[in-house]
Amino acid sequence: MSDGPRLPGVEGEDDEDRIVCHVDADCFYASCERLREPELRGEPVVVGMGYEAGETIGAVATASYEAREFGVESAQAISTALERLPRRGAFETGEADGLEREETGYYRPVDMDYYESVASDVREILHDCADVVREESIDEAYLDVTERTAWEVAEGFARHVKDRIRREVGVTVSVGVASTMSTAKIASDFDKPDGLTVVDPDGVQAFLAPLEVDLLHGVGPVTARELRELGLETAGDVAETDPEPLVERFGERGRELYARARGEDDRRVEPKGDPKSFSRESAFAEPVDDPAPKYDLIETLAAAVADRARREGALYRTIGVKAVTPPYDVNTRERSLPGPVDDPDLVDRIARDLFAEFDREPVRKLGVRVANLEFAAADQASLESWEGDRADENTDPDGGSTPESGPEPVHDDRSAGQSSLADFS
DNA sequence: TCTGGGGTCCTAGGACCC
DNA sequence: TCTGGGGTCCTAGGACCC
Repeated sequence: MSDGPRLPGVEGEDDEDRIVCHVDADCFYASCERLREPELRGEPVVVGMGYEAGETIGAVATASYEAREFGVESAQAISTALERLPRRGAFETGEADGLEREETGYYRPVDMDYYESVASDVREILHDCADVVREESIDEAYLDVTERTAWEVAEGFARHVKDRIRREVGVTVSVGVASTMSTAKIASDFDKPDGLTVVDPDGVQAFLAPLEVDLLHGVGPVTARELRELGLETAGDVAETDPEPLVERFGERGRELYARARGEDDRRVEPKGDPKSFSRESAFAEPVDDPAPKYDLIETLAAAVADRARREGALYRTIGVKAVTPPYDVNTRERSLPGPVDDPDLVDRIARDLFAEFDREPVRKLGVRVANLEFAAADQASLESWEGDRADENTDPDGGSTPESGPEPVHDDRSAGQSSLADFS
């Protein structure tokens, strides 16, 4: 089987030997709420964003498994969730008669600061259990545990990680263990919640083959439908098909899809790098025509984004806006500057300017974004990022000559200072 | 599914350069 | 000047993920 050209010496060939854990917290936000409000245990819990208590605009961020029984799902409109699972409060005040207690649930607003604090406790344990940790999101991480365990005892190792998190933090996680990131990810999902699935290297094909295509990472509703139209229902179908039509239809993603379906994945677990963009967005309760409130919102969002970038020590070279118009058309506009800046007023001015073409259209949602980020090395905040991790990423025996090819010395001329604003008002 | 917020990556066309 | 080829950057949109 001669698939794509293999780059000489870039990636190690000993991938079979990796042992990767994917750790995924179960309905994390809901678990956090239960941590500080134990009465919620065993009850349906819905955590939602973007709504004030009593209002119904917004969406479900996380639903506990009990709430899912009622058809509440994440990303669902709060109004839909409330239809399927009324508030417990409505039962207690007798507002909704004929309602059984068991048919109601608890609703809580998102409290990221709190979830972040719980997540950092989990992270501490993960770093204690692995040499390399990639924190994929607030509730999800990959661990390279090759040096910490062996296939024969991998299950016990993973159980130990789970137990520690449960005992020391009080939330449950699901863990998948496999020789690649992509299979480990699928494995952690296989037996949720509180799951543990080990796919040893010999069992990869057999494990993946029966899974429906949309369980593959990177396959959403659109791709799944197209794959089905091609007669490909399961990962096994994809694994056995001729990859060329996939590549023609889906480009690079097609090639990746084919590889993933076969359990092939070259990626090593590496810590995540710096972010690529920051954005803030906000929806109106209903489409707005009047320009004034839109510009007010742009101003608020621009200030928030600029503030975030400054706090993170990032300069940005691109400023963009997003305007969602009915029915649900997403329009984006962006402008790049000659050089990186940290300039809140400029974010505001450019955002307004880019938005102007939509200011008389009905708008349901607005966003402001900065991208092309550069993290100034001189900043005190960035020191710590060089201490952690990265301890030895070249286990490559013949790599030897450049042991510490650290960051580019950031002395590219144009990154040195703020560019003049004269050229783009 | 009548739709929240914060991200990532890929694609495709056009501008521009050599 | 009817017109090659390669590379990079910019912009807009789309799909996807949590």
